[in-house]
Amino acid sequence: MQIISTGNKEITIYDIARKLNISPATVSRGLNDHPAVNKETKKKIFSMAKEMGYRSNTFASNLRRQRTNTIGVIVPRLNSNFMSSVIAGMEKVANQAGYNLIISQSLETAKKEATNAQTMFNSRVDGLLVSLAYDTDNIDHFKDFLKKGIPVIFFDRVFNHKQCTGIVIDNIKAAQEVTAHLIGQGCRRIVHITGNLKRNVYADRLKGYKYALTDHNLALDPNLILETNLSVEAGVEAAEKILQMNPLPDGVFAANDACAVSCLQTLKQAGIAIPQDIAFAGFNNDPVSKVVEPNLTTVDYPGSEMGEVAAQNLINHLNGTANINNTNTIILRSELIIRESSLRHPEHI
Amino acid sequence: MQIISTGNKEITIYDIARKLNISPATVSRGLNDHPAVNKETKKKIFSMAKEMGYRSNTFASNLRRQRTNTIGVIVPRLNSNFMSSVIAGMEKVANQAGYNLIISQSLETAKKEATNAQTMFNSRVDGLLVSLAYDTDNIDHFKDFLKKGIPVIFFDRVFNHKQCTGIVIDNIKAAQEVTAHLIGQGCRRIVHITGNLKRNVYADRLKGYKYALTDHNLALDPNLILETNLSVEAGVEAAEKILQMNPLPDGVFAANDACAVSCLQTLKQAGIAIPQDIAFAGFNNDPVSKVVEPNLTTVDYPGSEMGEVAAQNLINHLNGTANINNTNTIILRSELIIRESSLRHPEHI
DNA sequence: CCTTAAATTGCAATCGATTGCATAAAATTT
DNA sequence: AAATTTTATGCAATCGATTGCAATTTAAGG
Repeated sequence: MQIISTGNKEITIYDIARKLNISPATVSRGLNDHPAVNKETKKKIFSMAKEMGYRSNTFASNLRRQRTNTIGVIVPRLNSNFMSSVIAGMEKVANQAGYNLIISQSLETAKKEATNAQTMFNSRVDGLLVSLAYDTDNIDHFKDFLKKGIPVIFFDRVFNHKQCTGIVIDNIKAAQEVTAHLIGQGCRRIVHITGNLKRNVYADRLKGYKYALTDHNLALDPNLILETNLSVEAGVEAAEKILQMNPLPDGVFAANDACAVSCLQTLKQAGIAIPQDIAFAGFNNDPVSKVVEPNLTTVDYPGSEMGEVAAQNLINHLNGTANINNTNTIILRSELIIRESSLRHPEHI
Repeated sequence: MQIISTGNKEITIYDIARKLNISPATVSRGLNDHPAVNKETKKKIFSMAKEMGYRSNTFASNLRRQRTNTIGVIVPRLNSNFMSSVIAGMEKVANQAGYNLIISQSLETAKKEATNAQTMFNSRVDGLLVSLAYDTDNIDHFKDFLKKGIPVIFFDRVFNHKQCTGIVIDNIKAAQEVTAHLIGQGCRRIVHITGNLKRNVYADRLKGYKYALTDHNLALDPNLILETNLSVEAGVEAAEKILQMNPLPDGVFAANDACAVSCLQTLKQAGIAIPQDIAFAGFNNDPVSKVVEPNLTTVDYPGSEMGEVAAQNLINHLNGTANINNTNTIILRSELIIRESSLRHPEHI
């Protein structure tokens, strides 16, 4: 009969080796499923490890291997349905592959993004997954990574750089569809509320908006394009500007839902009928889009999948299974979701 | 003139020691601001470290020190304003103290919570910050931590355990205030939509509801208490049940905003006037509470502060500055926010 | 039965920082 | 000036896993 101590001492491969009368080297190789270890020996090692409650010491391993099995994630904010799905997707893939995630928020500022990047660099993450802050206008703060060959993958809010892969949806096409839909509902003067045009997502959505106008032979009126920070407050301000317009526009397409909703509500309070006077569309399929009255037409895109793809590509690269340097951009599907805020002719759905 | 290599080799304390002609031991102590190192020597060490682009190797340090400077965080979901504020607060404190955060979502299931806890255990986090999943009914999955003396601090959704500190708001009092407010608005038959009563937050809010009834000499009608999972769908179902009630209730107090909002909207669609027929209140001050019409009365509570307090207490404990085993519960303030959904007599605010 | 190849296992150095103990140097006290 | 403190620094072991190379054992081939 064997008594296994439940004391505080951690079990190491040396302990296992001693019990089994073999060398620590073999134990190490056995636990890592090295081909040069006899199958029987492996079995013994595994069962003894289990019996003794062994857990690998990541630090010793990291120190020796010179890698951390840790992935850094920097996002603008966590407080959206989209972002939490992204993280969930990353977590799923990372956990399966034995990686940990270190997550931080830039709170939409380039400065904190840089600080966070530095922290992650010092923590020696094996790779970085980044969605850029609102006002980031260069990626110098990732130079340290690139110089060292540490992979940086952008998702959603990407930066075009030959050394960095980006994972996105086709924002141009999605915005083009939204705008075309509004036009199909009879809109002719459509306001577009956009964000910082440094960010691909907003620049592309603006492009899509313009292309759709062109497609339908509508003239582009620069006064109808409002560049804002897309906050709730910005939506209110946009509404005030819209109310000053003469003639009033007959459609609004905002680059995110939060802003669309506050704008919509402000206009509604001012007596504008939605969608009869002004039809509305947003972007992101945020939960509020289903609460506002009328419910908001929007674009849904796959957060969880985006997270999974980003993490999987990074991990494959780290494991040498695939090389992301060959991949510049990965595009995921998105979907237009039509709701009452844009439906002037319900029979035409 | 000195040429500093920008090559790929990491600088170690040995490199610094060699350049300065002192021992690595002194460099190590110098970098850690050890009192036994001469001030001048320290200066030299720091400036040389900077010049050479030294960054400490956490793994070597962790391996030797037997701690990770990493804190594990397990939350039900990240996708709420509240939770992302909590995380931001934790991050702020942790970064300042040189700790990293490993964050994971239980997605409201006890099973994933247990898996995550195991992963964190294997990653040897120095401590754990946890807000419990919806259906967790014991904390056996944290036993490993407690056995080893690794501190576990709960926040918001806590578990009463002598070895674990909890950080909460006074849910009883807050719910009591909400209910009293509804009563003050003339409500006499108030439905309370609650969640899993295993969770302190919901059990306490129910208590507060009951106490307020008692305070105002109102009888408790068990039929008015609906135990749900507080999801959006649950709100719709609750509304359907409410519509079956005879007589109709004249108030609804839901234990979270998401559920309150969907219930409110469903009732509204059924022709019920809010707040005239039924006054409404929720909990959490989620952004949707400001979007729904009428705006929802709710309880605001300080996410960022809760995160900061949780992290600070954990870190103080780890650093030996304070011992959380002496502290059982920390209570933060919360605030009733009155909006139109419960205001029958606007002049009485 | 001997030689060669293949399959296993072990030796020992290594990753980089930390720290108890010893030592050396400087300051202070008798 | 000698003895005692105080202040700084170094030595060397340690944390636990990994891995190139060597050694041993076993299997295969002649």
